[in-house]
Amino acid sequence: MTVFSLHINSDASGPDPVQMSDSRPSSVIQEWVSSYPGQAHLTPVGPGQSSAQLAQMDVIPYSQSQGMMRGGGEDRLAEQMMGLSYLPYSASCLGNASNSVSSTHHQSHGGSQQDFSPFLLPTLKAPVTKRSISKDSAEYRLRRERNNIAVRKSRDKARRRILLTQQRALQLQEENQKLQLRIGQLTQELDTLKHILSQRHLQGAEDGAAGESSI
Amino acid sequence: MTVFSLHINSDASGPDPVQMSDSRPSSVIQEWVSSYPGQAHLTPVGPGQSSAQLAQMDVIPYSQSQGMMRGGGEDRLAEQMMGLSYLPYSASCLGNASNSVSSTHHQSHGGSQQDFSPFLLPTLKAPVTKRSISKDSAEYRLRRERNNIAVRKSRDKARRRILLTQQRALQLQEENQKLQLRIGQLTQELDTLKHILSQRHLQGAEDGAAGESSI
DNA sequence: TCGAATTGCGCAATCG
DNA sequence: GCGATTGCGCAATTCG
Repeated sequence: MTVFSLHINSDASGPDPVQMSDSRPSSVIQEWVSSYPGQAHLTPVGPGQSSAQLAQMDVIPYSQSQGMMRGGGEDRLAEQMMGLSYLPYSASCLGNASNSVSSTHHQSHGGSQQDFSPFLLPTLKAPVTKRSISKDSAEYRLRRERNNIAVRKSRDKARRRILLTQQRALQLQEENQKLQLRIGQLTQELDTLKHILSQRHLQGAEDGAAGESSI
Repeated sequence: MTVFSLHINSDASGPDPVQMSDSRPSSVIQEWVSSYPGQAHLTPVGPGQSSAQLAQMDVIPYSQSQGMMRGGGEDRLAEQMMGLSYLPYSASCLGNASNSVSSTHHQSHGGSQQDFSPFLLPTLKAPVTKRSISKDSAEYRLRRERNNIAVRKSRDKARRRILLTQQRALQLQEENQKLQLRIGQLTQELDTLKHILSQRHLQGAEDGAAGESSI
């Protein structure tokens, strides 16, 4: 046997100013966009200056934003929804379907998840009994190996995607700073011109008044 | 052998543009910043309008941006550096240390990684031999369970972090659009004023010339 | 229906 | 020593 003591420990545990002119296609974003096979929009901002490509998509995969789950985790849905995922499993709702794989389990170091499978769930125990696939069969190994490769590939992709998103965020942030600065400059310039113009206007009014009085 | 068919589907489709015109403290970013324990800079943009908090950090964890690796993966470093990670392992460099755990491996559905462990690596075989920890020992299970909880917690955290980064990128993107628009407006207004001013200037020059000639 | 792609999970090695 | 990370393989599911 084995003892399971479930603990519930919840310890808390540059460059220069601006000067604009920079309006390239934004290398990082290019990659970022291409990293999303789903959709991909490189909508030109409009007539004026182009800039951070508006890629209207994100927060896509992850199976509808963390909705259901499938593998081992059984019914922690409610928890997932909330903020307290982790924490020991209920220790009672471990489906552990173990699709009737005959298996001579000649494993050596790999996992050995939980275990108590022969017990629990007297109901719907071996309802499906998918083709009992021997874990020794060459086919099984072939499938496993292929899946392992796919998994590595998928995770690699995910990592790159995450990295790109981070870089993109950083880039957008920088661009934002520049734009803010630019706005500041324009605003100031505008204020100056408005002031000048108001002065001229007053001047013109005085001149006009003088002219009228001289008639 | 296994065949790798890499698909490159890049269809498109996208939501609608944007509109709005706000410039709040950016709720998402607030969270995003707090999700990075490392540093956290909420540098106020300056005198003018505040906006996207400049959080100078990102692309941090992930062990120095995918540097070394530790667990099972042996020496696929070169590959990691390049773009072709996945692909079947050399099938020969599988350390499979299997820390001399006695274990009666009473697993049932859990993993059973690879297997061929007794073979390979005649060198540095049992150099360390850490305290042979029985996989049955209560202590072992205790450690495992605690680690499992930590793992779930950590992954949950990572997921939230990723989500926040995505939302942050999206938000920055929207803000960028608005700023671009604002710049367009200011620029146009400025052009108008400049034009008016140049007209006045000409007018003034003519008046001046007329005045002189009348003397 | 099948194979690749995702994703949650537990394990083990490390890191901090 | 202990929790936090992270790569890995497994199995269940989803996707195309």
